Amino acid sequence: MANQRTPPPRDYLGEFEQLVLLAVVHLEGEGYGMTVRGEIERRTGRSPSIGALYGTLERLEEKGLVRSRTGASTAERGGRAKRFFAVTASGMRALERSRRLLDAMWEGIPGTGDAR
Amino acid sequence: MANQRTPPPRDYLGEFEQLVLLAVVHLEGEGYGMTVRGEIERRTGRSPSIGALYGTLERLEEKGLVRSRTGASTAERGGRAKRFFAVTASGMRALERSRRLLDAMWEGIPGTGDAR
DNA sequence: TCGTATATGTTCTGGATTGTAGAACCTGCC
DNA sequence: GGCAGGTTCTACAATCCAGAACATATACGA
Repeated sequence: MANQRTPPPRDYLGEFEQLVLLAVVHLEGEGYGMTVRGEIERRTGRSPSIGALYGTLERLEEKGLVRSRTGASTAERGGRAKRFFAVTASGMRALERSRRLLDAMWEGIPGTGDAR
Repeated sequence: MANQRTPPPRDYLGEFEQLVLLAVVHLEGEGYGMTVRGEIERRTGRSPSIGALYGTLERLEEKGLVRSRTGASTAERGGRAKRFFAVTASGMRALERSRRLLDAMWEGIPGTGDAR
Protein backbone atom coordinates (compact mmCIF):
# COMPACT_ATOMS: atom_id res chain seq x y z
CA MET A 1 0.00 0.00 0.00
CA ALA A 2 1.55 3.09 -1.19
CA ASN A 3 0.64 5.71 1.24
CA GLN A 4 3.25 8.29 0.53
CA ARG A 5 2.94 11.27 2.75
CA THR A 6 5.09 13.88 1.08
CA PRO A 7 3.78 16.96 2.93
CA PRO A 8 5.91 18.67 5.51
CA PRO A 9 6.97 16.25 8.22
CA ARG A 10 7.41 19.27 10.36
CA ASP A 11 6.90 22.85 9.56
CA TYR A 12 9.45 24.36 11.86
CA LEU A 13 13.20 24.41 11.80
CA GLY A 14 15.03 22.72 14.61
CA GLU A 15 17.49 24.65 16.71
CA PHE A 16 20.53 23.36 14.94
CA GLU A 17 18.94 23.49 11.53
CA GLN A 18 18.61 27.22 11.95
CA LEU A 19 22.28 27.62 12.76
CA VAL A 20 23.38 25.56 9.80
CA LEU A 21 21.04 27.30 7.41
CA LEU A 22 22.20 30.69 8.60
CA ALA A 23 25.83 29.71 8.14
CA VAL A 24 25.06 28.62 4.59
CA VAL A 25 23.49 32.00 3.95
CA HIS A 26 26.57 33.83 5.16
CA LEU A 27 28.83 31.80 2.91
CA GLU A 28 26.80 32.82 -0.12
CA GLY A 29 26.82 29.64 -2.09
CA GLU A 30 30.50 29.02 -1.62
CA GLY A 31 30.25 27.18 1.65
CA TYR A 32 30.84 23.46 1.98
CA GLY A 33 30.76 21.13 4.96
CA MET A 34 33.96 22.23 6.59
CA THR A 35 33.52 25.94 6.11
CA VAL A 36 29.93 25.81 7.28
CA ARG A 37 31.21 24.23 10.42
CA GLY A 38 33.89 26.88 10.71
CA GLU A 39 31.36 29.67 10.31
CA ILE A 40 29.24 28.34 13.14
CA GLU A 41 32.29 27.92 15.29
CA ARG A 42 33.58 31.39 14.60
CA ARG A 43 30.28 33.07 15.32
CA THR A 44 29.05 31.07 18.26
CA GLY A 45 32.01 29.29 19.73
CA ARG A 46 30.17 26.03 19.33
CA SER A 47 31.82 23.34 17.25
CA PRO A 48 29.36 20.76 16.04
CA SER A 49 30.52 17.27 15.22
CA ILE A 50 30.97 16.18 11.65
CA GLY A 51 28.02 13.88 11.86
CA ALA A 52 25.68 16.49 13.27
CA LEU A 53 26.62 18.83 10.51
CA TYR A 54 26.35 16.65 7.44
CA GLY A 55 23.27 14.92 8.75
CA THR A 56 21.54 18.25 9.11
CA LEU A 57 22.74 19.50 5.75
CA GLU A 58 21.38 16.34 4.18
CA ARG A 59 18.01 16.77 5.81
CA LEU A 60 17.85 20.40 4.83
CA GLU A 61 18.43 19.46 1.23
CA GLU A 62 15.74 16.80 1.31
CA LYS A 63 13.34 19.44 2.50
CA GLY A 64 14.39 21.72 -0.28
CA LEU A 65 15.79 24.41 1.97
CA VAL A 66 19.28 24.24 0.54
CA ARG A 67 20.64 23.05 -2.77
CA SER A 68 24.03 21.47 -3.33
CA ARG A 69 26.47 21.08 -6.19
CA THR A 70 29.64 19.09 -6.30
CA GLY A 71 32.63 21.19 -7.21
CA ALA A 72 35.90 20.25 -8.79
CA SER A 73 38.59 19.77 -6.22
CA THR A 74 41.03 22.63 -5.98
CA ALA A 75 44.72 22.28 -6.44
CA GLU A 76 45.36 22.38 -2.74
CA ARG A 77 46.72 19.63 -0.68
CA GLY A 78 43.55 17.68 -0.04
CA GLY A 79 41.81 15.71 -2.66
CA ARG A 80 38.16 14.93 -2.22
CA ALA A 81 35.67 17.03 -4.16
CA LYS A 82 33.77 19.58 -2.20
CA ARG A 83 30.04 19.78 -1.98
CA PHE A 84 28.91 23.38 -2.02
CA PHE A 85 25.65 24.46 -0.48
CA ALA A 86 23.36 27.37 -1.22
CA VAL A 87 20.14 28.36 0.47
CA THR A 88 16.94 28.26 -1.59
CA ALA A 89 14.12 30.80 -1.56
CA SER A 90 12.11 28.34 0.45
CA GLY A 91 14.95 28.01 2.93
CA MET A 92 15.15 31.75 3.33
CA ARG A 93 11.45 31.92 4.02
CA ALA A 94 11.65 29.14 6.60
CA LEU A 95 14.41 31.07 8.29
CA GLU A 96 12.40 34.25 8.44
CA ARG A 97 9.39 32.39 9.71
CA SER A 98 11.41 30.87 12.54
CA ARG A 99 12.81 34.23 13.39
CA ARG A 100 9.43 35.88 13.57
CA LEU A 101 8.07 33.07 15.69
CA LEU A 102 10.80 33.47 18.23
CA ASP A 103 10.58 37.25 18.17
CA ALA A 104 6.88 37.00 18.89
CA MET A 105 7.64 34.92 21.94
CA TRP A 106 10.39 37.23 23.15
CA GLU A 107 8.35 40.36 22.78
CA GLY A 108 7.94 42.09 26.08
CA ILE A 109 10.76 40.31 27.85
CA PRO A 110 13.82 42.36 28.78
CA GLY A 111 15.96 39.51 27.58
CA THR A 112 19.40 39.94 26.22
CA GLY A 113 19.68 43.47 27.31
CA ASP A 114 20.81 44.94 24.04
CA ALA A 115 18.16 47.10 22.51
CA ARG A 116 19.29 46.05 19.10
CA MET B 1 34.11 26.07 44.38
CA ALA B 2 30.94 26.64 42.78
CA ASN B 3 30.69 23.61 40.68
CA GLN B 4 27.66 21.55 41.40
CA ARG B 5 25.95 21.41 38.08
CA THR B 6 25.00 18.10 36.65
CA PRO B 7 26.89 17.59 33.45
CA PRO B 8 24.29 18.82 30.98
CA PRO B 9 23.36 16.22 28.40
CA ARG B 10 23.05 19.05 26.00
CA ASP B 11 23.85 22.62 26.56
CA TYR B 12 21.40 24.17 24.17
CA LEU B 13 17.67 24.53 24.22
CA GLY B 14 15.67 22.85 21.51
CA GLU B 15 13.36 24.88 19.29
CA PHE B 16 10.21 23.98 21.12
CA GLU B 17 11.84 24.15 24.53
CA GLN B 18 12.53 27.79 23.89
CA LEU B 19 8.92 28.53 23.05
CA VAL B 20 7.64 26.79 26.12
CA LEU B 21 10.16 28.39 28.41
CA LEU B 22 9.37 31.81 27.00
CA ALA B 23 5.65 31.28 27.53
CA VAL B 24 6.32 30.31 31.13
CA VAL B 25 8.26 33.53 31.58
CA HIS B 26 5.38 35.60 30.25
CA LEU B 27 2.93 33.98 32.62
CA GLU B 28 5.08 34.96 35.58
CA GLY B 29 4.71 31.92 37.75
CA GLU B 30 0.99 31.70 37.31
CA GLY B 31 1.00 29.64 34.16
CA TYR B 32 0.00 26.00 34.05
CA GLY B 33 -0.19 23.51 31.21
CA MET B 34 -3.26 24.84 29.53
CA THR B 35 -2.40 28.51 29.77
CA VAL B 36 1.16 27.92 28.62
CA ARG B 37 -0.31 26.28 25.59
CA GLY B 38 -2.67 29.19 25.12
CA GLU B 39 0.13 31.71 25.36
CA ILE B 40 2.09 29.98 22.62
CA GLU B 41 -0.99 29.79 20.49
CA ARG B 42 -1.90 33.41 20.96
CA ARG B 43 1.57 34.66 20.15
CA THR B 44 2.56 32.38 17.33
CA GLY B 45 -0.57 30.83 15.95
CA ARG B 46 0.90 27.42 16.56
CA SER B 47 -1.02 25.05 18.81
CA PRO B 48 1.14 22.30 20.17
CA SER B 49 -0.40 19.03 21.21
CA ILE B 50 -0.97 18.23 24.85
CA GLY B 51 1.70 15.61 24.78
CA ALA B 52 4.31 17.87 23.21
CA LEU B 53 3.65 20.46 25.83
CA TYR B 54 3.71 18.44 29.02
CA GLY B 55 6.55 16.31 27.81
CA THR B 56 8.66 19.37 27.26
CA LEU B 57 7.63 20.96 30.52
CA GLU B 58 8.61 17.77 32.31
CA ARG B 59 12.00 17.69 30.67
CA LEU B 60 12.58 21.34 31.40
CA GLU B 61 11.92 20.72 35.05
CA GLU B 62 14.30 17.79 35.17
CA LYS B 63 16.98 20.06 33.81
CA GLY B 64 16.21 22.63 36.46
CA LEU B 65 15.11 25.30 34.01
CA VAL B 66 11.61 25.59 35.44
CA ARG B 67 10.15 24.77 38.82
CA SER B 68 6.61 23.61 39.48
CA ARG B 69 4.18 23.68 42.35
CA THR B 70 0.80 22.05 42.59
CA GLY B 71 -1.96 24.48 43.36
CA ALA B 72 -5.28 23.96 45.03
CA SER B 73 -8.01 23.53 42.48
CA THR B 74 -10.13 26.59 42.06
CA ALA B 75 -13.85 26.62 42.59
CA GLU B 76 -14.51 26.65 38.91
CA ARG B 77 -16.24 23.97 37.02
CA GLY B 78 -13.24 21.73 36.50
CA GLY B 79 -11.64 19.71 39.19
CA ARG B 80 -8.11 18.52 38.84
CA ALA B 81 -5.41 20.49 40.61
CA LYS B 82 -3.29 22.70 38.47
CA ARG B 83 0.44 22.51 38.24
CA PHE B 84 1.96 25.96 38.04
CA PHE B 85 5.30 26.57 36.43
CA ALA B 86 7.91 29.24 37.00
CA VAL B 87 11.20 29.78 35.26
CA THR B 88 14.39 29.47 37.33
CA ALA B 89 17.46 31.67 37.15
CA SER B 90 19.18 28.90 35.31
CA GLY B 91 16.31 28.74 32.85
CA MET B 92 16.50 32.44 32.22
CA ARG B 93 20.19 32.19 31.54
CA ALA B 94 19.69 29.32 29.11
CA LEU B 95 17.15 31.41 27.31
CA GLU B 96 19.46 34.36 26.99
CA ARG B 97 22.27 32.15 25.82
CA SER B 98 20.09 30.70 23.09
CA ARG B 99 19.04 34.12 22.04
CA ARG B 100 22.58 35.42 21.80
CA LEU B 101 23.65 32.39 19.83
CA LEU B 102 20.98 32.94 17.25
CA ASP B 103 21.59 36.66 17.11
CA ALA B 104 25.24 36.01 16.42
CA MET B 105 24.27 33.86 13.48
CA TRP B 106 21.76 36.39 12.14
CA GLU B 107 24.13 39.28 12.33
CA GLY B 108 24.71 40.79 8.94
CA ILE B 109 21.73 39.19 7.26
CA PRO B 110 18.90 41.48 6.13
CA GLY B 111 16.55 38.89 7.46
CA THR B 112 13.04 39.53 8.58
CA GLY B 113 12.68 42.57 6.47
CA ASP B 114 11.41 44.85 9.18
CA ALA B 115 14.13 47.27 10.11
CA ARG B 116 12.77 47.46 13.60
C1' DT C 1 59.61 7.43 -11.30
C1' DC C 2 57.07 4.94 -8.10
C1' DG C 3 54.85 3.86 -3.99
C1' DT C 4 53.11 5.49 0.11
C1' DA C 5 52.23 8.92 3.67
C1' DT C 6 49.33 12.82 4.51
C1' DA C 7 45.85 16.42 4.19
C1' DT C 8 41.20 17.80 3.02
C1' DG C 9 36.53 16.28 2.76
C1' DT C 10 32.48 13.40 2.82
C1' DT C 11 29.72 9.16 3.84
C1' DC C 12 28.07 5.79 7.14
C1' DT C 13 26.57 3.62 11.38
C1' DG C 14 24.63 3.72 15.95
C1' DG C 15 22.53 5.81 19.64
C1' DA C 16 20.66 9.65 22.71
C1' DT C 17 17.44 13.58 22.99
C1' DT C 18 13.60 16.09 21.49
C1' DG C 19 9.24 16.73 19.46
C1' DT C 20 4.33 14.90 18.30
C1' DA C 21 -0.24 12.93 19.01
C1' DG C 22 -3.95 11.63 21.46
C1' DA C 23 -5.96 8.20 24.59
C1' DA C 24 -6.73 7.40 29.40
C1' DC C 25 -7.41 9.13 33.68
C1' DC C 26 -8.48 12.26 37.83
C1' DT C 27 -11.64 15.22 40.37
C1' DG C 28 -14.94 18.74 41.65
C1' DC C 29 -19.45 20.95 40.23
C1' DC C 30 -24.33 20.36 38.26
C1' DG D 1 -24.05 10.05 36.82
C1' DG D 2 -22.38 13.31 33.45
C1' DC D 3 -19.53 16.99 32.13
C1' DA D 4 -15.73 20.38 32.16
C1' DG D 5 -11.04 21.57 33.16
C1' DG D 6 -6.49 19.41 33.77
C1' DT D 7 -2.73 16.20 33.83
C1' DT D 8 -0.46 11.64 33.08
C1' DC D 9 0.83 7.88 30.06
C1' DT D 10 2.06 5.29 26.01
C1' DA D 11 4.16 4.95 21.51
C1' DC D 12 6.68 6.78 17.94
C1' DA D 13 8.89 9.93 14.66
C1' DA D 14 12.35 13.41 13.80
C1' DT D 15 16.39 15.76 15.13
C1' DC D 16 20.89 15.93 17.03
C1' DC D 17 25.36 14.02 18.19
C1' DA D 18 29.95 11.37 17.85
C1' DG D 19 33.35 9.47 15.50
C1' DA D 20 34.89 5.64 12.50
C1' DA D 21 35.43 4.52 7.75
C1' DC D 22 36.24 5.86 3.36
C1' DA D 23 37.73 8.65 -0.93
C1' DT D 24 41.16 11.10 -3.46
C1' DA D 25 44.58 14.52 -4.77
C1' DT D 26 49.26 16.27 -3.53
C1' DA D 27 53.83 15.63 -1.30
C1' DC D 28 58.05 13.15 -0.86
C1' DG D 29 61.76 9.84 -0.15
C1' DA D 30 64.60 6.08 -2.15
